[in-house]
Amino acid sequence: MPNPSRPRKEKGVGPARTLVVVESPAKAKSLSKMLGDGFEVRASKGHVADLPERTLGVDVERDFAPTYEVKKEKKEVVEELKKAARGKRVLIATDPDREGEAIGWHLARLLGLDPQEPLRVEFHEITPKVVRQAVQAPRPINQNLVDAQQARRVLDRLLGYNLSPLLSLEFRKRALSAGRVQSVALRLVVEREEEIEAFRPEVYHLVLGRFRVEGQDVEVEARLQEVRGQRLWLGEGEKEGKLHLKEEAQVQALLSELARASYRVGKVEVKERRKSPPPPFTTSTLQQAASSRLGYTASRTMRIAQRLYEGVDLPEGTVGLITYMRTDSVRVSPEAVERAREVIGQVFGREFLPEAPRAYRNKKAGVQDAHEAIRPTDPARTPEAVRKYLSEEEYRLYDLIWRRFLASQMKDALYETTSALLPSLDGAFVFRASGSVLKFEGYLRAWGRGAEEASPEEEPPLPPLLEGSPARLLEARAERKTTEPPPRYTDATLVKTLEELGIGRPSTYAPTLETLEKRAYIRRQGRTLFPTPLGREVVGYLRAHFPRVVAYDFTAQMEDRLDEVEEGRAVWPRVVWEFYAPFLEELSQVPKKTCPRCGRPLELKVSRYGQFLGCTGYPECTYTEPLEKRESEPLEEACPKCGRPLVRKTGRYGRFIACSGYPECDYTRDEAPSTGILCPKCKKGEVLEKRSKRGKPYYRCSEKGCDFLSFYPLLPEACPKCGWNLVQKGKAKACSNPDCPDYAGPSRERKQGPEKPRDWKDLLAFKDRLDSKERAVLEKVDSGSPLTQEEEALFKKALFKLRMAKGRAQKMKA
DNA sequence: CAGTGAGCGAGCTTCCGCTTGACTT
Repeated sequence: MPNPSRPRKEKGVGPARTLVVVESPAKAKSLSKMLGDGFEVRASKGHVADLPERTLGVDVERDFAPTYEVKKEKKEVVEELKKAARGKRVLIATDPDREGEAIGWHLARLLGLDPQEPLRVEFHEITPKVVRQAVQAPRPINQNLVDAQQARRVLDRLLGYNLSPLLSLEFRKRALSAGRVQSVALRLVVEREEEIEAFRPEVYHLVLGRFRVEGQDVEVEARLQEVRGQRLWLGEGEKEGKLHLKEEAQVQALLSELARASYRVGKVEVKERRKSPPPPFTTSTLQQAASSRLGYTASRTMRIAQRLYEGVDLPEGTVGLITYMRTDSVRVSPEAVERAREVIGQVFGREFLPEAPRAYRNKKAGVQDAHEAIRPTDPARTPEAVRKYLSEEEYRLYDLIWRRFLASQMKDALYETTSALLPSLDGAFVFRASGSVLKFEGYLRAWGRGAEEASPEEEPPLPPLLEGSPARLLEARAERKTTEPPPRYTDATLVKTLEELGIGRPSTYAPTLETLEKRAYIRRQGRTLFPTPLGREVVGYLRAHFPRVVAYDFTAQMEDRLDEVEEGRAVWPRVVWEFYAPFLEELSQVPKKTCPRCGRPLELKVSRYGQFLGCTGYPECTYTEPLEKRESEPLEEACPKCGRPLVRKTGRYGRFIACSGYPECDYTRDEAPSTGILCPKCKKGEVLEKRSKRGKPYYRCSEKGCDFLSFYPLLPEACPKCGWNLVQKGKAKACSNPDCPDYAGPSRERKQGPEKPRDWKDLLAFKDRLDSKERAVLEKVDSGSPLTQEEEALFKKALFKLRMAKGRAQKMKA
């Protein structure tokens, strides 16, 4: 309870006496305006402390005691916060949820404050009134929330850092990963693929009839619904007890039976159907709609939304166009609703306005509700009004958000649906006709009808039919259909499923998809997500050895226990142990790769050259093998140098052909296809068509010593001026000879420009980063003596190191 | 644009969740 007897006025007292720390800089800015003098508002920019990256950072033996350190990229932020806190009262106003509480706890410790003191404030809304009230009512840090966060964090670390190296070891591939969230997301994609592969399409038939209703002079289309009391099976749902029209002959027999029967209009039903608008956007539903309506990936959507949130340059200044974009809440501030209602009245008309505002509540468990729904900060700023200040993609996303929000405060759409039964007189057959008319557009006026919510309401209208009128079947026909396998996931459907399973958070949906793609577990084709063979193998392995971790309800079970920690009914290390103990058991059951020399298990190790497999008996046993073995493919051809067979190998820069006698014989040749044209420069080799890293073709001589190079395809024709081959440069022809006036370019300077002056002297300040060999090379260059090839390479490397060091130093200064 | 390979190696890639920024080699 705030204390009203002593209202704190800090206005006009000169320098700020209170430091308020929030998470987002944009929030800091708007808060600063509201609080005015006496307050300084700064942002932590998210978490500032975390477990160390390079080590586990969890003492499993001692109640999972975590080791925290200031995050590398947050050192500066923390230093500045410390400085700003000096001599001030500090209020911690991080987001009002589990993670926010933990951020606040870390901040308090780092700023030397006692978390038991009243220093924590909560804003559920950023309006002057609410904010000023909140500032008056600080409370201590809620340790239960912090502990729940610690349990979550530690468990994720234990799973991720144990599983990931195991995968690398098993699949002999570097930088593989697994985790509570990503592995279940991957499992969904993989198992959908398995369902599709296992799917056997089934044939079924629809039967349609065109009727003439006597006395009314109308025709209607109807679908056969029932045969002798038995419903038709139409590719979906329970098959039991239904008539499955599978065989062609069966259908033909039925059609002729139908033709012989007489019909009448049976029961006619007119119903009104209402459709309510969808709630305003959360992160997940925004990503879904942007994916299905605009074709944007989850990441792209978030990138654009971030820009709209941070602010766009309008004539009146920089304005944040939308509220915070990482939220799981559909709650909206009453002020915004009021504003939306005004705008709806003006833009769409008063008839679209419900009498009372619509209220949205979060029904699902686990919603943390720290932010509002995603909405325009000011609905009066129509997409058209701001269009010319936005990029095309910004405009389209803002338009989507604006429409969704206004729609959420508009009236229901109203349909009138009519259906009529058309039974045969003997009751053996029942057809059904239906139609639907949109009577009132309602919210659809703003939101429209996307492909994703194509509804059965959309049917041509049915003429008014009188019950009892005789009807004549003019024509009956069958349509052959087959059942379809379930569709592969898209960003939209995968994010939706993850959210339904309670897996991941608004800030992680997009990054999770990116991780799966980066690890080559999945790939995209258009909007569709496919698992790769690697992704399928990884899921297979995890399912076999760690079924609990990749269970679809693992996160939900964890969250249930975290809730108890938050309520003070469970202690966090115990909760971690509950999940960790069975995981350890599974871990111990995994078959190990063993050392061929001593039989002890192999493990994943890392050197400065990268990851490799090594014996756990090191240093007694020094057995190692490389992680990723490169295959070489034998060829029929013999080496022209020594006669041994040639092989195709893969190097750092792609495939090439080499002698199997390496290293005794060092013959190599490019694999590139020949154009069949003799090299105009050396007249010995043939011109090869090679490809750059970006896949652009270029042309080079097959002879090792020849430096002939062309960026355009060679023609058989000779240049009349110099005799070299001409090249096709677009539509024109030019010469392949750099010394010929008709040379095709690029410019000669680029090919053999003067050597760049080596102005590296200013880098010498960082000489201490180099080893003695590298320093020696620098001196040699300085003395002007020529370098061997080896030294040249060393020199380049040294310069690179120096530049990096300089860059780092400058960054530190800034 | 070029080069590339095997072998060496004994440390610095991995998790989820919260936020925003970013020297060209």
